[in-house]
Amino acid sequence: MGAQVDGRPDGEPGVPRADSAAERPEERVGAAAEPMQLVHLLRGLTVELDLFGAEFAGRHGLHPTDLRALIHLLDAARAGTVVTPGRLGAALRLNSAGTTGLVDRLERLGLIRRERDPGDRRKVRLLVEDRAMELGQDFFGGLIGDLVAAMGRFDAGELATAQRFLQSMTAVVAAAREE
Amino acid sequence: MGAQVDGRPDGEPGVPRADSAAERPEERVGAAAEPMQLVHLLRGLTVELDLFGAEFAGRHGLHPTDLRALIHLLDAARAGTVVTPGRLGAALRLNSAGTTGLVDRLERLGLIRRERDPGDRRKVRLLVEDRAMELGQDFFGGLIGDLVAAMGRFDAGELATAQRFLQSMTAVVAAAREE
DNA sequence: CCAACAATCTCGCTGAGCGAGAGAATAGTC
DNA sequence: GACTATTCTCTCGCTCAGCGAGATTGTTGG
Repeated sequence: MGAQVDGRPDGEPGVPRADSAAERPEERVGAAAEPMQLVHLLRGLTVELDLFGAEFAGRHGLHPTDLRALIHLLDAARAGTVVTPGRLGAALRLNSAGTTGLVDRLERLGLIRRERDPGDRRKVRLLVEDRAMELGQDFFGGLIGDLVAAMGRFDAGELATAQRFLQSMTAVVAAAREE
Repeated sequence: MGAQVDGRPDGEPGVPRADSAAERPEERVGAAAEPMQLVHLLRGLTVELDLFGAEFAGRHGLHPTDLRALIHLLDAARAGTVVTPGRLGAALRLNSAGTTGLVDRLERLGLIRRERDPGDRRKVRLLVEDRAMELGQDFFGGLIGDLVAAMGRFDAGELATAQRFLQSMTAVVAAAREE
């Protein structure tokens, strides 16, 4: 689904193409990576990943928000950081009422457990249950295996380039969100 | 999902990683980009793009679904294909009731217009208003400009590699959704 | 001890999206 | 031609995620 992103007549970003070489498709056969094509590819990829997540969530009786929360919780668990409802809500851009609802839901599903923080008893720690780990494994496991396998068809230099590219794009999007 | 750019969502359950060595500006030579790092980069990028979209939507009184619908409609408009409520709903995975609600909303916002299909009078054509184009431009315009500018720091060969990489990853995710 | 602040939760509400099904138009069959 | 099946959209009633406002409980600094 979806390929084009801008509502314009023809793939013109709102900016003069600063890019020189990549613009002449006729030269360099096979290496004609149009910037706009790449933009659309990026978007297409995120759409696919989004849909993948949404479908997984639906299959397991979760809402998209629940899945995002699960991801956040698993990340934090691996990093060894403590997650409280406040932090979780901030990460997902929910207000406190919505966050309480979310946490209730996850607890009811047996994915997490609430535990009062002994140090500051206003706080609540969200502890991930094994069941959540398994769910995360189900979700990512297969896909990650496939992704990594597909990466095997690129050599080290190419992967390094891809990495730099993705880092660069991520930074741009993150920066754009700041304003 | 590491809402905050800092918070490095790191790692997947049960997958080993060996970070450190992952630092390498110039490619070639042994140092391979860690596949897992790339997986996380991909995920991080989609998270950023998602948040970017959600924040834009909120700022304009739209719901995430509305924005997705808008993108789909603009894509179709550019491609010259006709969009009906049925097609739109299928693309966004909404049932017919939800789709009607969505279309009502978009119409109320002045972004689209309903028009009976003269050929098959059961169908309704969704026509994009100029206002929607402008909104799309607002949304993507700046970001696309920034992305393209950032791509200017890569040479043609690198962009070609990035393109192949993204195509490959997209194919994997799309395939995973099939099962 | 008493404000001021912080973290979470409760209450009431709005509205997106669902299931079921009602119309309305078309396509196929006798 | 009527008769049934199918397709497309919309209506109705409902559930529940998430919001705003504020209550509750815990902490901290004067």
